[in-house]
Amino acid sequence: MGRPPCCEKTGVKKGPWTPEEDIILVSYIQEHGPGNWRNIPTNTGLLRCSKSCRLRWTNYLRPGIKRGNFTEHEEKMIIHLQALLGNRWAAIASYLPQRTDNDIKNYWNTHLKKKLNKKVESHGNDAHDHENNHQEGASTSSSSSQSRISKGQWERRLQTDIHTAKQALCEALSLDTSPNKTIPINPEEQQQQQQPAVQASMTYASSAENIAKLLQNWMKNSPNSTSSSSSKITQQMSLNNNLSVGALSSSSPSEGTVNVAPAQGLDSLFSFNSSNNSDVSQSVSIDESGNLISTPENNNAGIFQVESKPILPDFKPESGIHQEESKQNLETQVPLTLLEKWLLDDANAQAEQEDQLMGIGMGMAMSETADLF
DNA sequence: AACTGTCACAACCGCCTAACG
DNA sequence: TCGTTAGGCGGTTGTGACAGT
Repeated sequence: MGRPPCCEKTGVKKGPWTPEEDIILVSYIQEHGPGNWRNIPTNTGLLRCSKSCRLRWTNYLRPGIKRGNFTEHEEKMIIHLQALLGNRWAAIASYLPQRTDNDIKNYWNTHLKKKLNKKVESHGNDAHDHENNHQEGASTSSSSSQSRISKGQWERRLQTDIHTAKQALCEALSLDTSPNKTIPINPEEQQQQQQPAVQASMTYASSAENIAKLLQNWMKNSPNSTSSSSSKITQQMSLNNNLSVGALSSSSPSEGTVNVAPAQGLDSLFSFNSSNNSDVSQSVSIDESGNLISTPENNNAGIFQVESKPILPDFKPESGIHQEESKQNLETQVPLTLLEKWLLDDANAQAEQEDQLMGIGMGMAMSETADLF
């Protein structure tokens, strides 16, 4: 007998989340903070499994998430980190604070794995070995080669592997090669360096942005259902004091309302006012390509307004993924932190050895992936 | 226009682990 | 110490969008 399911299977809704559900979930979490996932379905009336709520929040709704369009920088980091850590997506995601493990995992499976395979095949190498290496992580890449080489060779190889791993990690962690920049000791510090203090005040706005994107896509996809759903949203939001929704109607655009007609939908303006900590408010508009243009402004005349209440529980981005992944981070961060310190100490000496090491370590999948990209 | 194959990604499933009584 | 369970993680599936025929 397996473990009992996390929730009753009967009466639990499955499939894609609707904007209404998203808003209900976000407003609840805004009030109570993330956690206690089991209580969320009963307290909110959502017909969703607690797991589903947690997943929806961590992967799509929480603040600070960047979606789509992986940069070359991020690609490299993922490749390097995957080679080092294997398929430990949560650990990898902790080094890409704006990305979720699910997102990285999907991107790896759909893009990077194929890309690597193609490169490997074009290099005429044994694709099977590489597949195994990438499936099972860096530890396997060493052990698989161990079986084919003598002990003396293995010792040399091990040294090479260590140095190459260091090189790869160093590269992965310092892709922003600003000379004055030091490698942050942990992902949170890294994030703080990357994102200045203003972000704290933008956290809920950021979450609202995510909803806005979802809403926008949803409206584009199902214009017929928009008006009824919008009224539902308004009803739901008016029930909840934490989020106040302004006009959500199809009246004059000049009055700052959401245009629900398909032809006008792309001109829709969403404005989010985050009133906690600062007066920073953010106007989010969608251009004709469907991209969100985000500009700070004080204009409250508008639109689809999501106003957070002054006291926000635990809503910093780092309290999202990093807090939730604290266990994972403790597990992975400690050795990586040591590695990072090690790298810092050894950075200068390593630079002199790089050429030599990279030459020796060509047999490794990791160094090959580094070469390939 | 209709059909088929492929791709991308959101969501689910099941296992594992830590916390708690 | 043991049993239970919430939360977390990685693997897998389902499905809509798109391209090719």
